[in-house]
Amino acid sequence: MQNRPHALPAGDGAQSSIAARAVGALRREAAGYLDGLNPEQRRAVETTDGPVLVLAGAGTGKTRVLTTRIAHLIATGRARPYDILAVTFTNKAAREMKTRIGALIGPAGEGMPWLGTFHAVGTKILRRHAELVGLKSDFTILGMDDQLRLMKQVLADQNVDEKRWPARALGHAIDGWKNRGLSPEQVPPGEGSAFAFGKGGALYTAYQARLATLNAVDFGDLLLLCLKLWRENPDILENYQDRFRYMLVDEYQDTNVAQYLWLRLLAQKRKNVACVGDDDQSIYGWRGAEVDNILRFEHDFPGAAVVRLERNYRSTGHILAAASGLIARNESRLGKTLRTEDALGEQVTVTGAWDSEEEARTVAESIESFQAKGHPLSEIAVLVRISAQMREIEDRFVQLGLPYRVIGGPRFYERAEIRDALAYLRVTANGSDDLAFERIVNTPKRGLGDATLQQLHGYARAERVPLLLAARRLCETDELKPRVRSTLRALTDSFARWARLVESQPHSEAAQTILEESGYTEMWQKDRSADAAGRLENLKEFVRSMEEFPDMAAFLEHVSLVMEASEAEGAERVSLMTLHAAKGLEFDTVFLPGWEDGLFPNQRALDESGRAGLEEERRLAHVGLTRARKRAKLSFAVNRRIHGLWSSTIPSRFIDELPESAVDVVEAPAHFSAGASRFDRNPQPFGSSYGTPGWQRAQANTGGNLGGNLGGGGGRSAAGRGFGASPGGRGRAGGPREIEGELIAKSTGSPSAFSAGQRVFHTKFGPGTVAGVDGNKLTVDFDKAGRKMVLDSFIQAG
DNA sequence: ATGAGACTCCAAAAT
DNA sequence: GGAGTCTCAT
Repeated sequence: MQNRPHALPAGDGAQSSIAARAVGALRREAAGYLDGLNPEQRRAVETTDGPVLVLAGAGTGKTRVLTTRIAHLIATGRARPYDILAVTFTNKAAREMKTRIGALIGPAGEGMPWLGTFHAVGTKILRRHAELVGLKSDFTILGMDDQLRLMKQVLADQNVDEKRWPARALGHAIDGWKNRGLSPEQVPPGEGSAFAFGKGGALYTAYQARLATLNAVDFGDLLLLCLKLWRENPDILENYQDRFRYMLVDEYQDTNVAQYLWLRLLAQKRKNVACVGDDDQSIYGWRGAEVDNILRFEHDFPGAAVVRLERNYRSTGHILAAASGLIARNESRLGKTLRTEDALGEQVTVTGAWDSEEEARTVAESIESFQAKGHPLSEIAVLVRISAQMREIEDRFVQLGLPYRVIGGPRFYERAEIRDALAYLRVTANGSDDLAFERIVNTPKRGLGDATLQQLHGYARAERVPLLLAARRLCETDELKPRVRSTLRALTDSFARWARLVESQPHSEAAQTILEESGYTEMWQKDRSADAAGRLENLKEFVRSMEEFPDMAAFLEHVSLVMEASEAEGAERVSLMTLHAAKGLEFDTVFLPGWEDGLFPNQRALDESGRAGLEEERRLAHVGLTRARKRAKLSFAVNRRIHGLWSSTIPSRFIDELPESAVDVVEAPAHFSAGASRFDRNPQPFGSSYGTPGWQRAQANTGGNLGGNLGGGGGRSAAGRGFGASPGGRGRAGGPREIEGELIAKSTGSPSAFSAGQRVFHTKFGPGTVAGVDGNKLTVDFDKAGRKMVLDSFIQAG
């Protein structure tokens, strides 16, 4: 079975000597890129045939191995670019691989048609064989929002109380099944009936039926339908098995069962599959990822070569020691020991704060002092466990005028204005896209409300036609009120006109026209709310980005799979993101706030998955620490707002799991005015939380006593700061934060373009009036947010 | 049909 | 603290 035709062109006797020499030269030159690899990396690259598992610890050159391996396969003539299947999880990773391969072997690496995310590759395959799985090749890929709306409809159809069984939960269940590669018939009966009094399975079936009538798929289907296609059509499967002579998988520890099955089907025949991953960085279990996939690799692919990459090129000794010591507590792991030849560097610092506001302040201020010492902001990141932690930190950044960017926030295509714009284009391109139609019939408001929509639905269902067509036909009858009829007719006529427009005009111009004629752009222009300006910007960017695609169809395809915010790169900004979003990134200095039990490790992870959950949280901590090249700064607060209420917290158990020698317990810098405002909202005395062995050591180091000074306040005593003080014991002091902001924030001295009394607009706080000017720092009375101190660069004239 | 204001339940992570 | 929903008045 293992015949490998023409592995090396140079060995082909029929070739002329000139060609042979040229190939030889190519190989000699190409082989140069092997030089910089360490022995393990080299083995990972050169073990080309048969199954290979590369266990690549954090910072050990994983991407380098992957790209070099591809270059190697091509340069040695084992494969041509289109013979190689390389799958990643994110578009970013795919893009990076493409560029790096290009850099290695030049234009030869271009056009690797099968390098992409699982979903992109799946889509490509499905488009070719759509009929075989009951679709038309122009099927639409639904985003989360469409999916949710579909679920709601299904729930309503089946008379399920949406209060008790929310659409989200159904979505979760169905996603879960799809992640495990289960079609509706394959769902274990017990599980299927767990949802909505036994209706779970039926709902899944109904949902799939709805998708089918809409000629649509969701993300899960992109993989699931490939499985179906291959299982039912062995000839097609074999075709792909032959086509993909070599396969590479990035982040193998994140594959779910469906992806595993997908890969196994493809790899079955040739078994040239190289999986690269790190079991210690598996942090997507909740999304269906199976660490087992990587733990079981050698079992699944007997005779697999296993290569461990343990030499870390990123972090200093102390950071690596901290991360290694922590992860060593996990039981389910293959086991690697990262080592570095770097200096020990700075110890990992641990700092306690009285509450989350103080923690945020400390983080922001120490970033500011790093900046003052000449550290570029782009080399500083703040990594949080949950996105709800971001708000307080952002507030602080805004007040200090520290430029920051949030990474992995709401994706560009998930924003309302982009989804609306897309919906217009989707209906224009495909009049049977009911979900898109529904989304925008009454956006902007046209007076086509629920009642009208019900009517449309009724007709559409009875006549089995799409909503747009139903609308058109209903306008011919007198079933509609005159007013409704004329608006509806105007809308359907517009869509007909726009469809012609797309044919006759460059698609981005057509899109621009559609957004204007529909009144959509105008809707935001009229909107006086804080974020309208930003939304118009996004729309502009949206239209602009279309130019990069040959036609509307190509654009819509791209957009349904990827579409990320295109932010100006390289700007001098602090990065703020969740730990999950941080995977794959690195920074000189990394702040890790919120190391408190319950938050991190997250209580829900513990409740739902027990020890496995704890281990995943620990891996997350390990990921966080290993993002840092030179400095890692942990912190925790003993009081934190959760759901708007203050509660006491205790330091994360992970803190005590760090090796003592790698850690330095640091006091938070002293403050003048800590802001009395926080005490009056603190209903819980400290005594309500349990003591932790974890904290005692750190506390001893700060010279505090049990339950007493938690080291956050520097100069102030615990008692003086209201430890155990009764709620509301102190009056609310008006605006100490602003005073503080003034003390801390530096003015550049350059004169501001704004003057007192002027109306201005802030992207976060909305409209306001300038109360005072100090260089480039303004004091502004915001209409909604009150008086704040902000940098004028965040402000526009209003 | 629409908008304002009250009310509920919530936030874990994302292709 | 905030998004989404609900209710009521216009």
